[in-house]
Amino acid sequence: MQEHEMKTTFSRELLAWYRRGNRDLPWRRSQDPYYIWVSEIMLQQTRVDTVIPYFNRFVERFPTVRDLAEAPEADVLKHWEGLGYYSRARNLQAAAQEVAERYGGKIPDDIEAVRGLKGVGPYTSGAILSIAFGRPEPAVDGNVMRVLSRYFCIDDDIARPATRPKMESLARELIPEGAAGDFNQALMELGAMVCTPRSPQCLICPVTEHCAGRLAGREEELPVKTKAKPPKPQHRLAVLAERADGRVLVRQRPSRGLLARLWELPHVEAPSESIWGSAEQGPRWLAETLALEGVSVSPARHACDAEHVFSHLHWYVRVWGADGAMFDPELAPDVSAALGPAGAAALREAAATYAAAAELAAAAGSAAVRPRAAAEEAGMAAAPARDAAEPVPAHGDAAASGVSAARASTPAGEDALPDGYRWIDGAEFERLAWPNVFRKILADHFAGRG
DNA sequence: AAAACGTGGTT
DNA sequence: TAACCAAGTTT
Repeated sequence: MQEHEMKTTFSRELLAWYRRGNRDLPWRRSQDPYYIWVSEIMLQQTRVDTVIPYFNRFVERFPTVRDLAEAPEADVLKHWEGLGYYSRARNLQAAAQEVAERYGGKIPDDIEAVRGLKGVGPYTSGAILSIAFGRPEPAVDGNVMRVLSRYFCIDDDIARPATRPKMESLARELIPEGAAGDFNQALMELGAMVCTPRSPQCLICPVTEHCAGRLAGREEELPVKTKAKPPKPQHRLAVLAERADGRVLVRQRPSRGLLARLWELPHVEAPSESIWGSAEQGPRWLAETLALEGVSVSPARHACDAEHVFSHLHWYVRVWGADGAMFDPELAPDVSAALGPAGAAALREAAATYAAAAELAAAAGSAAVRPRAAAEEAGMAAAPARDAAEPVPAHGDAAASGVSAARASTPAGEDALPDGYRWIDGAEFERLAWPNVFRKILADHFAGRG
């Protein structure tokens, strides 16, 4: 069979299969480009079944581009809570604002303009253009690369970025005249329902007859894909500080990086697993490190442990209970102001180095763990780098500038807290957006208190 | 090119 | 059970 015939046969049979019957999905009931767009962003690295309820809630609350553009960011994040990859939500809203301002609230029928929107890459632009506007653009995702690898028996490693352009060229050639949207969805539908990663259902596959991978007996070993690195373990110490009135001390994460702008319990990374696990050194490290941010707490009792796996990190979280907490600028001299975000990064580095010494000291039964000393050493050596990706003391915009106005002007006490910190009750807990790991811990806490 | 970036389902 | 993986994008 000629190559050209192989391709046209594949496209014709796959499209016919899709049109004979496909899944009834919420975003397939509309032709509104905005709905297509929202669904495609949610579907990035996320299963259809997970997305459906989020999509329905989201478009009910934000029915148009303008509704999304004008909404408070916290509201958008709350509707994304639990879906993961939260930069998608913030990029989507930023892009909605751009569409509202530059394109009069209408998603442009223009590949360059769509591709230029935040959060829209080669896959998503192709999906929007083909599904919403019928443009003959490829939409190559993991499903498509798997299907094409098998059908055309392609050995290229689909984990390599260089493979994508090749797949896009091939996918572009396959698009049947006037049927780009359906064909692209057919390719993905086949990958999701039939040509699955493991145990592909070749017996019910509409294009099994000329599938080169199957004919070569290689359907199980294709596509070639290098394995991802396992998540890096991190040991973290959190404090569950509770006031007499039942409110709990929480804080908002920085604007960038992991779980940006979500809420969490105050916590720090332990410099070593053994310090993390030590009933003496763990709470001490926690208290002294939080003191660098001006938060004075006394972790008194082991509350619970939690484990959470991200794509690239494996968190082991030990939660310590405490009674109340104070903001004490004297406790946190100007260490954080003087160090700034760069110092925060340096502090982490110093802490890691310091850990080795601390381990030896602990083994020798002497010397306490002292983050303050590590911080001051770091401060001496710290170069004025611009941003600290992950917080130790870098919280909120004031902290990002290196000096906290609140820290400088607010008197010490229970009502005054560093930027980004807040005392919340069960009702406020429900209104804020949390990453899963802390949502579970706090849900248990507030449920347990009745 | 490679790492960062979440969560839940499947085998 | 521990990998593996999902309608990827950004840096």
